[in-house]
Amino acid sequence: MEKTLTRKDLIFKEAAGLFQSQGYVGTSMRDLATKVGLKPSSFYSHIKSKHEILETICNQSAARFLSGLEQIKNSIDDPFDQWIATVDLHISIAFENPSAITVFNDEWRHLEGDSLTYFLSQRKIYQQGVVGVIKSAILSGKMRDLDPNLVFNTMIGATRWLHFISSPGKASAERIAGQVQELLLSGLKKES
Amino acid sequence: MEKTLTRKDLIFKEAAGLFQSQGYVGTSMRDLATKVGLKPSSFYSHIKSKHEILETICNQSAARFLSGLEQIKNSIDDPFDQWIATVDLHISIAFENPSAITVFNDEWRHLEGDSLTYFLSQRKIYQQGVVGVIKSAILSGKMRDLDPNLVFNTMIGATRWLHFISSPGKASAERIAGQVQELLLSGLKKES
DNA sequence: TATATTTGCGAACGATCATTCGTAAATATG
DNA sequence: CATATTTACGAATGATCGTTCGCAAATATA
Repeated sequence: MEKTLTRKDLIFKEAAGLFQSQGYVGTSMRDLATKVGLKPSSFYSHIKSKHEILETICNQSAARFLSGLEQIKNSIDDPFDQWIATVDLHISIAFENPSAITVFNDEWRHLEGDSLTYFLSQRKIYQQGVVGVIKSAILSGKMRDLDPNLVFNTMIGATRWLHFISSPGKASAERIAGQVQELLLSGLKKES
Repeated sequence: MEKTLTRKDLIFKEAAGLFQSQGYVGTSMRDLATKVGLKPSSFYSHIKSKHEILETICNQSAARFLSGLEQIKNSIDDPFDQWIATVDLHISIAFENPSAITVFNDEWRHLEGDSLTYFLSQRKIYQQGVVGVIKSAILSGKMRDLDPNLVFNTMIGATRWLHFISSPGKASAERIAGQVQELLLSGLKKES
């Protein structure tokens, strides 16, 4: 048994926060050192490079989305309900892990070589998974017949600003989640 | 009469493209010099600093949104139709000026001091303007009663991925625009 | 043509970047 | 307690950053 948060994990956590507010390139190892309470040179007993930090955070985020989707597929049968749960997944990840969301959305572009290739493959797998859910929901007759990739991207974008909300109370978070779901499901037009 | 594109404008244009793909911090003056066909030191006959480039691009984008909104308010009476036109505004800006969109959405965070203050004030004015449209549309009874700022942010996000589409044909762009509008207006649920 | 202004460039500046290395303190292991 | 391993640090390295400066070429002005 160890401390639940190893120093390595602390580095990743603080880095995610800094990458969110300043961007990967805009965050220096000195910034991170100050945040963690170490000198810059001390990092290299724990990690290999700055790139490794970005890589780890990106992969953790990708895994979070993929495992969430797997769980949805395993526990819910109706494809339209799977879709609703997927939107909820994005909303709750945005609230529970805001900095990782930003890195997952934006900062992965600074990955290079194999890290980039792997991340993009994971991302593609995830998108194809969600698109599969959307296609099934359309076939089931419960979802409007729109381009599945367009639906995917629009949903991603529509839930993408939530992580800006600093720390919503639980009630507030649920109210927001409910309204976003309603907007995506029923649209803005009254009495359609 | 001069050339329609001054060297200064060319610098801003190429910079916007680089800022989009590499980020502001990730783009060096040497990168930009290569793109424009100058040596790094030659920039400073035309511009004051790298910051000035970002500032100019951000302000141009803000002005583009604000003037678009003004025109909508002046030419359309019904608030719900104003809302639809606003969404169209975002979609068409995303297609017509993709790199400026990214800078407007993401890179403004690297502004500093007065530039940042001014940009945020312009952005706030714009948001308040659109929120006003939304409130009126709700009052008119044609729009569902959701939190106006939530509607604003969700729309911003939902149209935020469009600039990734490299160069859609006009037909394709209109098809995409139509589907995004339909999704936002009528939602995903069939027979609501 | 003579002169003034704009534009471009090579070289260099100080600052900051991620990272390495030798070494010392701290900690774990026997 | 003695030894081995992990962790932290100060100093330095080479690279790259935005920017400045003096000077030449190009261009506009007269």
